[in-house]
Formats: sequence, structure tokens, C-alpha cells
Amino acid sequence: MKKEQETTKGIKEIARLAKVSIGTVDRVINNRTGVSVKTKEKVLQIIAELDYQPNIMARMLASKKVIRIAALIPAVSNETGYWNAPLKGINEAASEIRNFGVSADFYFFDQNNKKTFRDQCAVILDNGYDGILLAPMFEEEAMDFLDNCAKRDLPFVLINSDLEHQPRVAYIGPDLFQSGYLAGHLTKYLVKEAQQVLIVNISREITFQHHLLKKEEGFRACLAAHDLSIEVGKVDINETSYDAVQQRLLELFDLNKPDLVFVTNSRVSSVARFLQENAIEGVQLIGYDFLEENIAYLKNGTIDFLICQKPQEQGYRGLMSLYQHLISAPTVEQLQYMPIDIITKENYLYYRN
Amino acid sequence: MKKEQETTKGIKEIARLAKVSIGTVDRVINNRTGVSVKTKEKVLQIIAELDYQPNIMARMLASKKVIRIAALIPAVSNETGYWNAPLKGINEAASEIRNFGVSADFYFFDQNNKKTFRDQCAVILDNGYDGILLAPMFEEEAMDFLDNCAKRDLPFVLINSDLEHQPRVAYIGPDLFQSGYLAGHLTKYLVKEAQQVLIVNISREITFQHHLLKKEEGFRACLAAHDLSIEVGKVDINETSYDAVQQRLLELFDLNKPDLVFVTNSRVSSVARFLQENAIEGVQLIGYDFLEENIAYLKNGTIDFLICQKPQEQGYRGLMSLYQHLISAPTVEQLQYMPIDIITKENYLYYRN
DNA sequence: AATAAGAACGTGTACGTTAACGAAAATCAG
DNA sequence: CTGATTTTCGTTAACGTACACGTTCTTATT
Repeated sequence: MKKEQETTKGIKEIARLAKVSIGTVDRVINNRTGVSVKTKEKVLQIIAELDYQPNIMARMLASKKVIRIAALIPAVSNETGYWNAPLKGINEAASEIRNFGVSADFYFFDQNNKKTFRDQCAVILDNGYDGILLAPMFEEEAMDFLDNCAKRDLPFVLINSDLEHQPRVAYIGPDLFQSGYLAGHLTKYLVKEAQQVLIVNISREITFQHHLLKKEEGFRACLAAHDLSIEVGKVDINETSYDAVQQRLLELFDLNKPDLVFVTNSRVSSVARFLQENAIEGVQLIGYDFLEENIAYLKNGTIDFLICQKPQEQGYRGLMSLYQHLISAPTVEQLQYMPIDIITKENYLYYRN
Repeated sequence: MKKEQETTKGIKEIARLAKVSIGTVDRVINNRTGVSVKTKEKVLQIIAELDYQPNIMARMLASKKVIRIAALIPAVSNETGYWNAPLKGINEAASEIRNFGVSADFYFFDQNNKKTFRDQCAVILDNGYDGILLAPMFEEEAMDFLDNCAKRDLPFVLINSDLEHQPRVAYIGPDLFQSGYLAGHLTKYLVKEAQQVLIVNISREITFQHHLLKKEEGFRACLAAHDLSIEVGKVDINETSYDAVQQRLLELFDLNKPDLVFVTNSRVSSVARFLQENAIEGVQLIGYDFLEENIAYLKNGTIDFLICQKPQEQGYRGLMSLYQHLISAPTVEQLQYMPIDIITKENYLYYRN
């Protein structure tokens, strides 16, 4: 439609109009020192008038430095393969933008060991990155780290779980409350009135509770909102080994067998194994994440529903958002909630993380 | 890990090693004329040895020409808003790569009018684009068009439905057979033995049959594979207006009321309306696409399942794949099947196209 | 053998930006 | 008011590639 700007707008066009040199224009654009307030204002005005957008390609070419991004996520443990998916997503994004002067380094920490997290944080801060992609599993430690980042003007993107009051560039991941709410929704679908429901949190570090609690909240909120007379119990299991889970559940089930169990994370396979090995029937099971071990139980009917939130896409979008921000693209959506997918026996074959 | 190549590999490093000028290297890289076989081979060898990757940013900068892409998709009609989603996806991708010297123009055709399709094709061919993004709804016409593209070395990407024997850069969209197969899967879940199932194809142009038939095939294949004694009927409705649909269905239902209806495209809302207005109960309904009109019926229980395949992502990835190809990025996945999502009353709130 | 024609190759400038280097102007100390 | 700083600004060489133009070299024609 429009045919204006034949005079190839750019830094030198700005210079011409402002009657200064391109050097000066460059200084105000990258707000470096050494330009008087008066001329700075003048240049800024011209820039605004022209709606000037810097040519990113020329920029990358000239400043031969590459953008360095550090990704800090949990290591793929033998306990759960969950983090394979985000890892893959980040890698995919990284290879797509490698040509554009971006390099991404991975740092892994042990989900059961805060110290590894802290150590990696220190290393990252020492290594002079331009941006951070982070899964803030340990809330307190993450806050510390992010404070440090903020002090150094280091932009960061959060994935998988959010820290709402941090000045993050973006959060990409589940809306935990809604996710639990949906589980509640499904529960209403599966249980009748006056039946019993058990919420199970399995996690070593109490800090996880932040993550799990939000889901629990949503779950309870949904059930409460429709005031069915459903009894809701709850158990926290601080040991992730199967034996520990089994023992704890045996005690509980002896006292009182629930009609439905809601496991607030991907450890649902432990509960499934428990149900299967002890030949407990008539207990419905809802849990999280598209993992091999979970799918097996979904297939044989022990698990009824898995809730999944595109872990791979979280990684992909996480890195991409950070990149977009770093090249000062106009805007990055600050809150990118992933869809809440329901996986069942019927459609798991067609799901893609 | 590696610390080699401090000598900034690039066109001039190649020139140095091959003892020629950068001009010559440039000629062989862009295989222009004017270089002897002997030196060409020598240069190519050096290029291979260095594993030289051209600097895309420098390339775009130097050749100030922008990559021009034409997208040809159906217009958003008042009959169905489906194509809003791919359109949005394409736009999203376009704005992400606008900074990198890419411009995308849209061309729309009327789904009920082959001529509009042909006309737009002609216009596109005349306008000298560098790549085409196409929804090949009209099989025959699309083939013609794509033959012409191939003749001009115009790369193209197909979305939404595939033409398998065309030399497309990529296809991004549903695996239609699998999609129908899943519908069959769900059907088995919903109907009992000896019940009746009706397949409904609603579409004006017979050429669509290509698209719809594949789904039907998959559907039948699934039912056949598990030899339940389910009776499968079928009806083709060539008129998309509600009145036409109603009339045809009335006739059919008078003779024989099916227990489940499978509509092979997004027109499922017409059938839902029919069922509702005529107060027909006990008929399950499966159809396609996350559209407002469909969701309404999903919500009130008239439609049981909607199958959806990320139309927006199809657009996004379609444009991105084409772009990646045009800047001669290493590889583009040639077949990108979208996941087959199942939307129900329980999770539609959380679905994202 | 002289010349034209064309193939093969080199040179130089441009793309829009960054950043280092100085020159000019303004400010300050005495 | 002079000299020394400091602030402000202009100039210029890159970055890696594309492309127009010029030059040299080869071959064919007369």
C-alpha cells in the first residue's frame, strides 16, 4: 500500500536530518555516553518521526560479538525423563537461530540437590552471558540468582514454573492453578457424590511445594465451586523412591481406599505401579506428563488421564522469546501459558510433546 | 570445546587458500558463469574442507533484495472461520522474520469457486515471487500451478492438505488418514456392537473429496481392523447451506436413525444444529475443528468430540519452513504432521489453535 | 600476425551498523 | 587569559557478502 521511504531510512538518513554524524546517531541509539542532552533529544525526535527500526542484520554483522545465552534446567535423571522434552525444544530453537549469531550453553542441576543449583548459578554469573533461560525449581535460590541478574541488567526468561514478582522478560509454561482446576473438572466427571478423592504430592525438596501447591489449590477450587459432597484427602510423600511411596500408600489405603487419586506431578507412575502390583481395583488415577513410564500405565488402563503441557514447546518458545528480546524486537508476550492437554488411552498415540 | 578457525573463515579465507580472488569464490558459490572447471573444482574442494557456511546476515545485507513470499489460502468466509487460524499463524511468522528481509503477501480464493483459485495463481506467477505457501484445496488446479512453479524453480510449501507426488519443500498439516483413524478409535469407544454409524461429507466442490476421502478411509480402516459388527453408512451432501443439509438428513433419519455421526470436516455444526432443532436424541457426534460455532454445540453436549490439528501452527510453520529453505538453511523437515488433538467439553477451554 | 571476441578472473564499492580514533568545542583551574 | 581537561562530536575502517566493472588471458578469424 505505502510507497514512502525510498530514501532508505537508516542511521545515516537520521544523521542527515538531525544535522549530525552517524557516529552521534549511533551513540544515542545505543545510548552510549558522549552526547549532549540537546542533540540527543533532537536525534531521538527524528528517530521517532521516522519510526526508525535498526537493521538487525547489519547490526549483527558489525558487532561481531555473538549473543550468548545460558540455559539452566534440571538434569535428565533416571527418575524422570521429563526434562528431555524442554531440552529438545531449546536445542531446536538454538539450531534455528545459530545462523543469526546466537549461541546457547546448557547448565544442569540436580533436582534433589539445591547446592548444584546454586553452584551452576555462580558459574553462569561468572561467565558473562547476555541472557538467561531458567527453570526456577528452587524458589528461594532462584530469587537470589534473579536478583543478581537484575542487578547486572541480565534479562531472563522463566519456563515451567513462574515467579510472578520477578522482572522476567517472559514466563512460558503452565498456568498451574488452571491446570489443577482442569484436573478437578475431570474428577467431577469420574466420581459420584459422596466419594473420596486423594491428592498425592511426591517430591523430595519441600521447595517444590510452591509448584505443587498451586495445582492443588486449583484442584480444590474446582471441586469447591460446584459443591459436590466429595471428600478430599491429601498426603505428602517426601521420598521419591518407589518403596517409600508404596509404604506410605499402603498405610493410607488400609485405613481408607479412595475412589480417585490425583498425583500433582509426573511421579504418577509410582502410584500406578502401586495400584497394579497390589491388585487394587476401582481406583481412578489422574496425573501429569507424557512420559514413557506413564504412558505404559495409561495404555493398560491403570492411569485414566494424563495432563500435559507441551514441555518441548516451552523450551523452544523460551529460547526464542529471549532471543527476540535481546535483539530488541518490538515486543515479547510476557505471559505465555501453554495449553492444557488431556491425554487418554484414546489419543496418546497422536500426542506430541 | 573447539578453538580452531580464529582466521575467521569466510569467502576471503577460501580465496586465500585457493589462490584466487573473492570474486571468483563468489562466482562458484552462487554458481554464476565465468569460472573454469579447474578452478571451480579447486574452490569447491576448499569449501568442502572448511565446511564453509555462508554468513546469512552478510548475504542479506549485501543483496538488498528482500525475499518475497506469496501465501495462497482460502478466504475467511461467513460459512466458516477456519482459515482465520492459519492466517494468523502466517502473520505471526511474517512479523517475526520481517527484520530479516522477508515480505509475505496474501492471496485469497473462494473455496466454492475454482476460478478464483486459478486467477490468483496466475497473478502470483506474474508477480515474481521467491517462494509460495499454498493450501492446495483444488487438487487438479493446484497440480497445474505447482507444475508451473517447478518449471520456474519456485519452491513451495503445502499446508493443510498434501499432494504427495509434488516436489514440495515441505508439507505441514494433518495426516488425514490417521486423523480419520482416530475418529474411528473414538467411535469404538462410544458405540456398542451392532450399532449404526453414519459418515457425512459436506462440501460443495467434488475436488474436496480428496481431502475428505482420506479421512473416511482412515475411519473405515480403524473400524475394520477391529472387526466389530458395526454398520457403516455414508452420505455426500453437495450443498453447504443448512437447509440442504437438513433436508438430506431428514430423509435419511426417517429411514434409519444412526447411533453415531462422523462429519469429515468442520461443517459438523450444521449437523449439530439439525439434531438440536429436531430434538433428536441418542445420536453421538464427532467432527472437526475448533470453531466458535462448533464449540457452542460441544458445550451443550450435542457434539461429543472435535478433532483439531493446530491450524495456526500450520500457518506459522509453513511460512517458517519456506523461509528456512530459501535462506538455504541446512534442512527442512519435509513432512511435518500436526498432532491430532481431541477436544471435549472438558478441555475446550484450554485448547489453543 | 594482427585483431576481435569472449572467457576467466581481479578490483572496488556498497549494504547499515559498530567502535576505535582523533579533532573540535566547551569547560575548568590557576 | 592561558593551558589543561573533559565533553561532544565527526571520520573512518571494519564485518562478510553481492555485483558491476575492468583487466588479463585464451582462442578463433581474417
